[in-house]
Amino acid sequence: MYLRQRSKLDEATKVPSQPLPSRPQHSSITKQAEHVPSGDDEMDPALAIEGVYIISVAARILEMHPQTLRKYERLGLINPGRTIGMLRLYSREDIRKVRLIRRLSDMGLNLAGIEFALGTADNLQLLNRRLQALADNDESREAIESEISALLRSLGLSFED
Amino acid sequence: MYLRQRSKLDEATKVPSQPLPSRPQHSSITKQAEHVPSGDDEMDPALAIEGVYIISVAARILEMHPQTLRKYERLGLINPGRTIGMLRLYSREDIRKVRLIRRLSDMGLNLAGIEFALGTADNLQLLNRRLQALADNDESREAIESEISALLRSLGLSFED
DNA sequence: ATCAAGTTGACACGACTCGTATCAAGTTCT
DNA sequence: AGAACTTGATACGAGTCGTGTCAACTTGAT
Repeated sequence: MYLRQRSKLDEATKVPSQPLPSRPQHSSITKQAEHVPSGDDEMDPALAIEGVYIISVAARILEMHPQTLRKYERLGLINPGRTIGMLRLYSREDIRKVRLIRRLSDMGLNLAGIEFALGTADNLQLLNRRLQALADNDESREAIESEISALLRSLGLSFED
Repeated sequence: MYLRQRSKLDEATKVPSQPLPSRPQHSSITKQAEHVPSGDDEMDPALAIEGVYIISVAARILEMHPQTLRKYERLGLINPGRTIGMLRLYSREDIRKVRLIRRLSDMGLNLAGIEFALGTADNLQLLNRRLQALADNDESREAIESEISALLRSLGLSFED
């Protein structure tokens, strides 16, 4: 359970170069349903409303260790909400972000590099929005815009799945 | 000598950048050995003419271990030229790039992350050039342009010292 | 109120990374 | 010739990161 050993990078492999063949995404999207608890999973339905999951559920969905998620939060990589009882609540956005983090991790980046990359993605997206805001709807604008999009995509950094 | 311990990451880096696309080749530098230090010069400093240095000299300039430089090359982070005798020749460009690498390393990025960031810097610079090429000299263009520059600067990713 | 399930933070372990050091053996420059 | 370089292999200490476990607390149902 929870085993997720980082593939070795070894100084011979051309690591972070190519997007690399994304490994088989755990297709078993555990009841992604917005309504988590059902059947034998009936524990605390109150905490799983509206696509928001407590850490144990999020960990199961992501197939990651809960401690790993807590560590990511402590390092500031993610920032899930809380219940009145201080229980972490992972939104779908949070889940997506963790998947992004994992992808970068699989590329060999350490957490410092991931924080770096995440910030870059944010900035690029902001730049893209700023460009759209200009609304000079020339073809030139579109050219740059698609350039940025391609850049984001090539990096596997877009938040969209 | 040569001591250079990595500072810890912890939540310290608040910088963003972006990755490299399909082409991970450390293309930028690759200064071919345009001038081989075939001995018509002084003795030892013969190899240091015109801002081109052999590894031992480069290592001394950078205050880094020669093995570290070789490792960086093996990983594809740098690509110094060679003499006809296969001796590495570090141009000023190379020196600058190594300094960049060290800066990123000091931020806590591992080598995979550094390769990632380097590729991002290249891409952003390319994007910037593309933008200039449009020559729509509106203020809008300049706005974006300075935006990108700021982005590069905020990342400490620009090659300029 | 009691109890099980789940949470919290803190600490520790194993595998991996990275800069450095050293070795042997071959090549190049002066 | 000899100094200085090249290569590749191996090793070590310190740091990183995912994971496992701990005691203490909260939550929800009995």
